[in-house]
Amino acid sequence: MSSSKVLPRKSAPRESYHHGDLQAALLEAAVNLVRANGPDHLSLRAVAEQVGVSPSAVYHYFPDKDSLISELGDQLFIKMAEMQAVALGSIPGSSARAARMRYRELGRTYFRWANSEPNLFRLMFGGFCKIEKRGTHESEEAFLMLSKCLDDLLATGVITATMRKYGELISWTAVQGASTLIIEGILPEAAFEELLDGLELAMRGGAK
Amino acid sequence: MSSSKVLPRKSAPRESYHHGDLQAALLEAAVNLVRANGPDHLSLRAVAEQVGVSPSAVYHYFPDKDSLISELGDQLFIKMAEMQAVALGSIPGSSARAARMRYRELGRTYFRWANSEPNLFRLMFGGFCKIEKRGTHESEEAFLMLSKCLDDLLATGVITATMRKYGELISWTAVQGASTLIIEGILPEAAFEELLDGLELAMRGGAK
DNA sequence: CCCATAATCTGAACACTATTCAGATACCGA
DNA sequence: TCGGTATCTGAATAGTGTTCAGATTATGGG
Repeated sequence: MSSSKVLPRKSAPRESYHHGDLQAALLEAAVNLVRANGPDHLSLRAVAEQVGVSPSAVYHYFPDKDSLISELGDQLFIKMAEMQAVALGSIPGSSARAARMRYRELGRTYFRWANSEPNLFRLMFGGFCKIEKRGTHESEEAFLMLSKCLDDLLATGVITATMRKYGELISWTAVQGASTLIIEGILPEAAFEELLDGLELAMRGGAK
Repeated sequence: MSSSKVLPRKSAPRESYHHGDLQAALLEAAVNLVRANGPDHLSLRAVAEQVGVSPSAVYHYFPDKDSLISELGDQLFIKMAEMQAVALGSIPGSSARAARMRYRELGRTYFRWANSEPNLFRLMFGGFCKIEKRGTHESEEAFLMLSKCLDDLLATGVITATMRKYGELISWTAVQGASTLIIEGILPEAAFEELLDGLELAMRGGAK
């Protein structure tokens, strides 16, 4: 089953024998197929056909299918970190209010990504890509943004020093878990904003 | 690649033509294969061969491969809920100390399951099983255990009424997220106990 | 400019997969 | 004992990942 939506071929049969930038084209086709059909149900042949190239051509750029998927995962981690950075940049200012908005928006960006592209989120965190260098690197970048955000909250007196210590850990894991539980249909979508309320309250030491 | 460990055949070629309880045998074989090779990389034929039966026999019990996987997911949710119940039952008493131990043990059971069987955890929460009736039912059961646990914490004065309101949401999502992030190698294993410390602190309103 | 060399891609093949279905087999009730 | 039925097999179809010899095209040195 799995409905296996068929995407229209990307472009007419190319004119030149060589493709130009086949690696990038393959990754882009792959991300579209994963988006539509899920990280399982990805077919190498379908990727090749999308690009208009023979299946074996893929093996000049990736040793095997799992490597393509893994590389795709790395790209997604980078894109996600970029979105986080953009979200932070869109809320300047050093007031307590601005710091709180940044905190919430950071979480929302994480969740919005998961919720709008569940299959890509599953690819990232479903054991498909072996995170060894790049993945962890981008994760550390995201971690640092969150740290800075929490520093601001501490500086403006929104959260307590005691809770600051656990800020990254609790925030990150909760947002990650909520994203999973919501896209898998176990928690309702509305649970996310409620979670943000609870997190903020927890961070400020339970005071109103 | 994917190493695709081959498990030894479960039993010698059976004596009787009919199998007895093929459905259960198939699910058991499948869970072992998923455990070893991951939810993707599961082969129907391998499942059938493990049981010593023809590939087509599977289709008398499951309409297709995805249905088998989905059914498997349901079973895992049940087993997980059972483990939670056992964990709770192993710590009786109505003291604050007992209530705190139950809270932590509930989280540890969740994480221990994920960490000891990452591929089964991925199957449960990686979009492989369409959770429609049973899955959500078992999730609600787990939710109720957590609720009771939090009620005890509130009754014994360990946590504040304000935070009690967000207890299930924060605890569940954080434990879920930590499990994912740790088994995917993004957070170190030690992060889990630290998270429990942070959660307890958060629940009690940030007081030491 | 031309040619050799290297990079790139194809075609066909192999072993494997899910899925279907006509038919063989074994059980069970009458 | 017999007929019917649930159960399982065998073979076939279509699609998969992967390999490799060879065809095609780009590139740099004469």
